[in-house]
Amino acid sequence: MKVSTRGEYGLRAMVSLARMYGRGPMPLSVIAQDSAVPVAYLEQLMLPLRRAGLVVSTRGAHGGYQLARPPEQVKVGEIYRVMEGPIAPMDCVREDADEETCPMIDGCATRIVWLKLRDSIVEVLDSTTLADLIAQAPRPRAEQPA
Amino acid sequence: MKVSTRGEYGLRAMVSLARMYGRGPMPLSVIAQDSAVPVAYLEQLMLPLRRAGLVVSTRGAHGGYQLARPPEQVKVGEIYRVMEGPIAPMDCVREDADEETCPMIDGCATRIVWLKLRDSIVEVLDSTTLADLIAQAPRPRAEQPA
DNA sequence: CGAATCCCGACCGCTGCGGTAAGGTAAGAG
DNA sequence: CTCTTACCTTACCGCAGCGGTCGGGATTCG
Repeated sequence: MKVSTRGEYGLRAMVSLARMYGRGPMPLSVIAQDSAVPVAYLEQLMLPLRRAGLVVSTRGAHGGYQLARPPEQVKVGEIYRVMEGPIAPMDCVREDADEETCPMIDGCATRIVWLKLRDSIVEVLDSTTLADLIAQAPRPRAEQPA
Repeated sequence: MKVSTRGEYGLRAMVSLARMYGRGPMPLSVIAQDSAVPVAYLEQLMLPLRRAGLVVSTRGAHGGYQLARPPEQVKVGEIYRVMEGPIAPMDCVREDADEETCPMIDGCATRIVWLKLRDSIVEVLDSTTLADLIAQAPRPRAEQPA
């Protein structure tokens, strides 16, 4: 029950983009440095985020990435699903699949708790936006004013 | 963010034992059949459960395993922690470790959501007992009466 | 043109999951 | 007392997926 670095790094990168929102496209190298993710790896992570329409990319010189929507309109759950797949602590309680993915005996007494768990996770992730995170962050990067 | 089969099978086995509670020790073979877990693998899973004091074993002929406590007093969270380790969707929000396991830059804006997530998971798992599961189970095994 | 930058697929070591195998040890049956 | 049952323990092993790296191609700005 760990979130992989895909989810961790993906969210960090999106938080970076949220802080820079409105300043035009930011190159990978800048995002990588700000979010402390290896640039070569981050490049891979941006691909699914772009395909999912969460970020838009600009190619060529002075290109880069930026959020497709303002930070208030991007739920953490969206990013999570793109990076980690459908939210499900167990296959038999997948979000997408139908109810009866559980061909189990024993009346699936255990399924009850996995369902509650999934709903609980969904609630947390979908009720938080990028704007919430940058607003509540303890220190917004401790940058010296010029 | 998947629960491994250790957690899944471990909980299933404990539910089986909860149903048989009060009938004395049940041999591995019976538990394995009832919970649909390979007996050789289940044997490995019982070891940590015994060491954690959740089950007691009786050796020799007519031996087996039984719950150490009545099902109402066994929280799913206890079983989970034994099988899967401390509850933490991310290392920086481990239950055991101190607050400052997060030597991260960017003020850890993301940590907020992982903390909320962890607390939410803990709440679900610790507020459910084995007795709850067998009480709410859709069908208690569909056994024909003799 | 050429430099910056995104785009994309191939590759690769490592860890941990999921499970098997085999032998050792304790305790009750007869 | 010995045989059988059943738990106890360690060792092993294939495999998938994580966590990256590398190299080359396409696109746009100056």
